[in-house]
Amino acid sequence: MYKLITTDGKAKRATFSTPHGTVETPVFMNVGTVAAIKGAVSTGDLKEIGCQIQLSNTYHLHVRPGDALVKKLGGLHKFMVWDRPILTDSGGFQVYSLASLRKIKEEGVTFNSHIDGRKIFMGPEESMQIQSNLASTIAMAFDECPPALASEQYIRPSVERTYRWLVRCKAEMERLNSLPDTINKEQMLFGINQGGVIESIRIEHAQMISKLDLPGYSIGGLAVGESHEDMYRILDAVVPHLPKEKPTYLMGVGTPANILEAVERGVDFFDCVYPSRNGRHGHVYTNHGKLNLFNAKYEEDTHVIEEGCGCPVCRAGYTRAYIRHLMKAKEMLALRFCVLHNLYYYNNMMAEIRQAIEEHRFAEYKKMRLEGFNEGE
RNA sequence: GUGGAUAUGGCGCAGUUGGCUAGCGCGCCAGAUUGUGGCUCUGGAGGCCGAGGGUUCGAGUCCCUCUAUCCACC
Repeated sequence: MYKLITTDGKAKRATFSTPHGTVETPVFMNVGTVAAIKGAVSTGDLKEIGCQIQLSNTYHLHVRPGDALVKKLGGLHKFMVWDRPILTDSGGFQVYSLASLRKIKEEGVTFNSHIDGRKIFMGPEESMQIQSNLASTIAMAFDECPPALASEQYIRPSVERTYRWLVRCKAEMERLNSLPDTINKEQMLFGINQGGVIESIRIEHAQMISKLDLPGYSIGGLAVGESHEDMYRILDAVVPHLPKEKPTYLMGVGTPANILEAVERGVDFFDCVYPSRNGRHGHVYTNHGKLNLFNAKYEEDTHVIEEGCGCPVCRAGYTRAYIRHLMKAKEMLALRFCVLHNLYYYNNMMAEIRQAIEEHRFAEYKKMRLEGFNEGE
């Protein structure tokens, strides 16, 4: 259940309670696509750095190790030793990201597995069945995420189909939740708004899906190549048309600046590969911009990534020079350090955002943060 | 000491019967990355082609001398 604590402008401070515990929002969900946070980060590490909820992926887990196996082993929570909420993405994004390997029809999508090339069919029912087997806390609707540059002629029928798929997802989930051998009989379904960067389609679709009375709604199809201006314009347009008494989740976003802008527009949930992927590439976040630890200028830099940072890496005193060396030497430890720091950075920023909203000084906080990012180092 | 082979950016190599600003991989220096393939992509810097002489309109490519390294045999 979503419970609003307070607002500051359009920014919302709330809690979202689930069978796996309560999430304080706005929140960043750490991305663990294959039931693993890439970079040798354990679920124990996640707790240490303040992660409240994490995300895994339907398509990827279906391909390997297989959702039937995960179910047999007691579900995702037991499998990866994580007792807090898990949100599973539906596989809809893979309709977009694995575009070269798939074919879309009304019934669903046929993929060629990126692992071994074998043919996989996934439609709304299959996606719900897989997510039910995984027994995640929140299941995402199976949607199509059209490319940013798609034309209105492409987007309109795509969005209409995504709506029909959502209706099918809801019916299938209700059926699955009532089966005796379902692990998580309280699994929740979040709907996904689409419509590219066309405001009228976005709003119309938001109004339609809102009527389905789902426990949460997300905004998909952004941060797929459009400009930041387009992203913020669509958020301005569509967030007011999603239920205020439900959480709003902006999928796949984004940079710290993106998140601040979206929180200001009323978004509660975020996820993004940036902190982990950038960490793996030696890019680390600070309050004064992003650092690329591969850069030669850090060769003799004996500072920690950021003075005063509470992450395990900075607290232990590992220097930029040392982490740069580990990066250059392709040591796993380097990835781990950078990913841990970045995940802490994101989760910590969300905690600061929540506090700022509670104290009704979010605008001031956001301004301070954005100015810091622009300073660089 | 004798015979053979090789010398091209930091390293490993391509360079066609001599032909226009000498390429490639790795490394190096930067940049991209938004519901994740630790991948990938995009730029950039860096070479008097071992040294000296010769043939030629023109030599990294051919000839001579020297030097260095490697391999065989003494």
